[in-house]
Amino acid sequence: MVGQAGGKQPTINDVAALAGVSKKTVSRVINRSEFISEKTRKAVQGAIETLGFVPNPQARALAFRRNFLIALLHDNPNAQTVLNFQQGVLDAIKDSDLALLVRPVDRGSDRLLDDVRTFLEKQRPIGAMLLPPISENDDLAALCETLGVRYVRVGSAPLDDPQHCVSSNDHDVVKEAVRRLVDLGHRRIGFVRGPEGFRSAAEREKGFREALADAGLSLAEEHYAPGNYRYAAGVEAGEKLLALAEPPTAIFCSNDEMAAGVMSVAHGKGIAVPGALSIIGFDDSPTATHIWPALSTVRWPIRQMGVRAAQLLVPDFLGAGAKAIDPDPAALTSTFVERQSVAPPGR
Amino acid sequence: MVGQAGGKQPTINDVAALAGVSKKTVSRVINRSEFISEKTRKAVQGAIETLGFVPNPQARALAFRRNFLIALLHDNPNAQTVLNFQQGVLDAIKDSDLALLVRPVDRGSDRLLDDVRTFLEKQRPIGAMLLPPISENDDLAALCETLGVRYVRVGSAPLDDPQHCVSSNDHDVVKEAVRRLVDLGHRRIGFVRGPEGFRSAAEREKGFREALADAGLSLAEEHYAPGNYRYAAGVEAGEKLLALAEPPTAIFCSNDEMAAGVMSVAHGKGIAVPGALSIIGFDDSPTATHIWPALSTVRWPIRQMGVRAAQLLVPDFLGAGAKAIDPDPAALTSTFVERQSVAPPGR
DNA sequence: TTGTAAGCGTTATCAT
DNA sequence: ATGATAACGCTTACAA
Repeated sequence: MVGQAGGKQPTINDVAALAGVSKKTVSRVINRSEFISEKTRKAVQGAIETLGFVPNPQARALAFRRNFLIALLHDNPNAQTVLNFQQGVLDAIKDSDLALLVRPVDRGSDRLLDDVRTFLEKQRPIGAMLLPPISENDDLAALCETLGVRYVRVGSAPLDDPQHCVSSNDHDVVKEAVRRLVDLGHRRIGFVRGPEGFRSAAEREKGFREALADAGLSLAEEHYAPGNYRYAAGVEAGEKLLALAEPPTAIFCSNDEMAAGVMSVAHGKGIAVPGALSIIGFDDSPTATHIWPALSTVRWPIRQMGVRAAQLLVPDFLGAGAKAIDPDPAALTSTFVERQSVAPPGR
Repeated sequence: MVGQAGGKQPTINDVAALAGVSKKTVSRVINRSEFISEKTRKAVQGAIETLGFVPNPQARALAFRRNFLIALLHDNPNAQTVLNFQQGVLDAIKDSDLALLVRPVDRGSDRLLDDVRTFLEKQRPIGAMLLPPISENDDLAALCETLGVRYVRVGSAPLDDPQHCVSSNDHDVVKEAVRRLVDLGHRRIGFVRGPEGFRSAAEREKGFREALADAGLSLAEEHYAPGNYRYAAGVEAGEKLLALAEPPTAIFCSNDEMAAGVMSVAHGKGIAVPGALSIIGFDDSPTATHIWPALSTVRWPIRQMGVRAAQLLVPDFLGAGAKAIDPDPAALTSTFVERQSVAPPGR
């Protein structure tokens, strides 16, 4: 309440003096100890409020040997994803004493593990969140375990025990999206893959192939294009697939950025979208709605996943409000979003 | 070097014992005190290395009354901008002991100041970086000053003393971009504005109007559209401007997202871009290259600005490497990037 | 140039 | 249920 501009912040000693108790008792109130009488708790609470006392996190960190921080470790090509996830985490920890430390890492570096180790040993966060693709690195998870840092891994499929993992259902939802193409009458459906070594890329491909198989179709070799989640790869894929004598009438791209690349090629060649070519992406990134025609895609509930990750990581630190957010598991499900880039074939 | 998995980390006492000096001497070495003989420094350094000693940041924070953190405060609608800036900051602090704390705030909240105050008092970062639009809030800067937290403000124009400010030259570069349209022969040039109350929006409008004035033109009332940096505003603006009896032959949009909206409307109406309509955006966001045709825009050196912000904020904490990055002021200049969305009028 | 003693603001231990 | 005292690991002030 007070917080004099220049003046000193009140300390636990001030509170103890005012409440007429020992500092340890104040500490107990702060840390919600059970062994304390309701009466003294009230007295201490009162003193805390009149003084406007806020426990010093640095001192607590020293005594606890742990900082009240959550670390977000990522090496993510998609800024929007990282920031949306951040936002979800922040939604969840808003009313807690936690803060968010961001740490981009280089998954290509051979010192990745050492870097992360040093970082965690120094900062000593309560826990760490691992975003894909580094979430797929088992050594990283083991390292957290070793260092006594809680962790949660975010992925396109279950990567770990349920309590260490927030995962989306990429496989199922891609299947649904492709089934929609089949239902519209498409038979020649192209596929643009994500990068090798990414679990998400593998999951999406699996869903794609299963949808085709379910419809009695299969992916023609010539309708397959490799990719790396970048726009340029989409352009390359588009140039390959749309130059065929019998080009696909629909193309599923493993993310929106590559879908935008394919769409550019279509525009350039005068191929009408969706009249002559349907396109589906994945991510529901800003790009999906910014391009024309608007892209059908898969919406990945990344912000909700951030909330869930925080709930999993630090349930004991969150306020009641944060615990209540998103009790619905359906909110964590990816969904297919149909927009103007999809239509029946050969219209 | 050591870092036994379960074992204790070595402390300053261990180093002192091994080196045969007092802990204060070790402290002096850590903190690069001048008053120390080369001989003992070497000895201490040796002990530090053989033990693999890393000073405990929590303890230092307590003693220093300051955390070795930089806070990034933002309320930014553009994820890419925030993340690119983050990246720049991280480039700069990579070899230092600093870490980056991210704090989104709500500029609409009437508790903004209190929230930030609480945050800064708790976390006690060395310094804070304010991204636009909250960087334009003088009270926030004053608050940092009061709390003894260094600060740097990032903006579209100088917002503060040079040592507290990293700014881009929005005004000049917009002028250049619009001049390019004039040079191509455009006379009816539309303008889509950014949100009221944003300095960047004002700067861009100023540059736009000056470019027209320099060419002896002026902005017709009907060629002006308000906006808010969102796609939907671009759509609205496009629908207004392109429905005119004499529509503009070129439209300058105050950011890429709105430019994408205008472009969608053009596509929908069958207006060829750039054949019948040239469009320019601002930001060089991913959207600029993902849409078709690729958008001419202004590239804002946001990552470099992150580096510069860090250099300004904590020069005394950066390694030699970080200080050397980007000595070229030209690297901090926004530039006009011409892509396919611009051509002579009425082709 | 180096060392000693006293914090920094909190929690842990072990009494009572 | 509460309190005295010693950590936690480092820095500052003041001596030497």
